[in-house]
Amino acid sequence: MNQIKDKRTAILEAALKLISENGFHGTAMSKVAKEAGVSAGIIYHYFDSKDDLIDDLYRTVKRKSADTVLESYDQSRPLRAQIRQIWEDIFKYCLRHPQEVIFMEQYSTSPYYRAEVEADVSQYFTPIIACFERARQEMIIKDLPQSVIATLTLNVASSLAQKQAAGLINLTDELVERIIDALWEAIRE
Amino acid sequence: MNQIKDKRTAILEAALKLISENGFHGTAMSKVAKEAGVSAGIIYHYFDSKDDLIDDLYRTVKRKSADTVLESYDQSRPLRAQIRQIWEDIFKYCLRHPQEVIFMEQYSTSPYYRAEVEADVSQYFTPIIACFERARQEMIIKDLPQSVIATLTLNVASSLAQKQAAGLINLTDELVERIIDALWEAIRE
DNA sequence: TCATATTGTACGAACATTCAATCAGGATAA
DNA sequence: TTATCCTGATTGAATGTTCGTACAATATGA
Repeated sequence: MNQIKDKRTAILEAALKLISENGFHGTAMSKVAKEAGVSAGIIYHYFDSKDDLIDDLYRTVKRKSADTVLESYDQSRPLRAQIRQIWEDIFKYCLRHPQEVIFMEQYSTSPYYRAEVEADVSQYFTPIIACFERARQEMIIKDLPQSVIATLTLNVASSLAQKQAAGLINLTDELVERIIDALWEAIRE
Repeated sequence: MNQIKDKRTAILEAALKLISENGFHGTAMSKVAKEAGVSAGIIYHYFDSKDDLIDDLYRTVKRKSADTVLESYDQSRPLRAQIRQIWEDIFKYCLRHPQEVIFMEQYSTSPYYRAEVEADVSQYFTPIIACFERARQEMIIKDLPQSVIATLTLNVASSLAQKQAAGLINLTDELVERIIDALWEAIRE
């Protein structure tokens, strides 16, 4: 039972590493097996197909990122502090997990993308969306569509994290703070 | 001579359409040929390889997008108006050319990405970068790194355009104006 | 002894690329 | 004008490789 978990996890981790480095096309199942230290055939014991493996990986990565951000989410604080905390955690997560960021970005612009899967995983972020919705209702932030708010949070953070990973920028804690200040100015009412 | 241009262009256009719809992996050279109405072999008369074709397509698309934005760029206007005009044009371009946006996004997170190519094409946008740099020096906008400013312009616009193309949002002219207002609040000093 | 886990090989499909053969049409010579 | 030649354009089948997946065989452990 523990073996199952370990080997399955090893396969997912190997896939994440290789896909983030070489893309979907550049990542053969045989290479995933080699990286994970298992035989080629065993992958099909745990996953139906390459599509299924990638679906699972996407759900897993999204789940983990949501859990990390929600871990320090404290609904009792003032809304403005909640939003800033969410942003900080998203930035922190993206900067610490470049492989995940690159993979998620690749997934969402690839043929592996399935709206059904996206609909599922977006539910992980329900509390965050609810937080912004509350702020909107209380007229603390501008009356902009959720997707615009999401772009200014998730997409900006992941774009910057990718640039950091590529060495195009050096995102210090202080700079991240200033970016969050700027984003707050953007959405505050 | 004219034939050469036409067939080459047809191949590039076919590649753009198919790659934006099916990704790099899902786009076989034979399919590009079929879509372009030419034989499979002729592609190698105009391009060295699939890599070379994709490089060329990326440069072409970037060039076109830069030209479109720079067309209505008027250096004599006040800096704030210049920046708003640039944003408007970028949004307009992204919303009108979803295939190009999706392709560019895919390219930059794919194994086809080459820093050397990116360095080349980024020069097309020199006047735009200079505009923001001037605004920064005159302390009209915040003292943030170029890459952060770029993220808040190009990346936000292209992310939103992708969501629009996917039907997740309806970006009316009025909404785009409000987003630009918000972005301006983010970067203004 | 039986179910599950694991291996490594093998198969068929898809793919990028090559190439010998053909075509088109302009230049040249008679 | 007509015939000949030549060069680049174009074709489509062939090639060699890679890949996803299936599977028969073996190991493991309860």
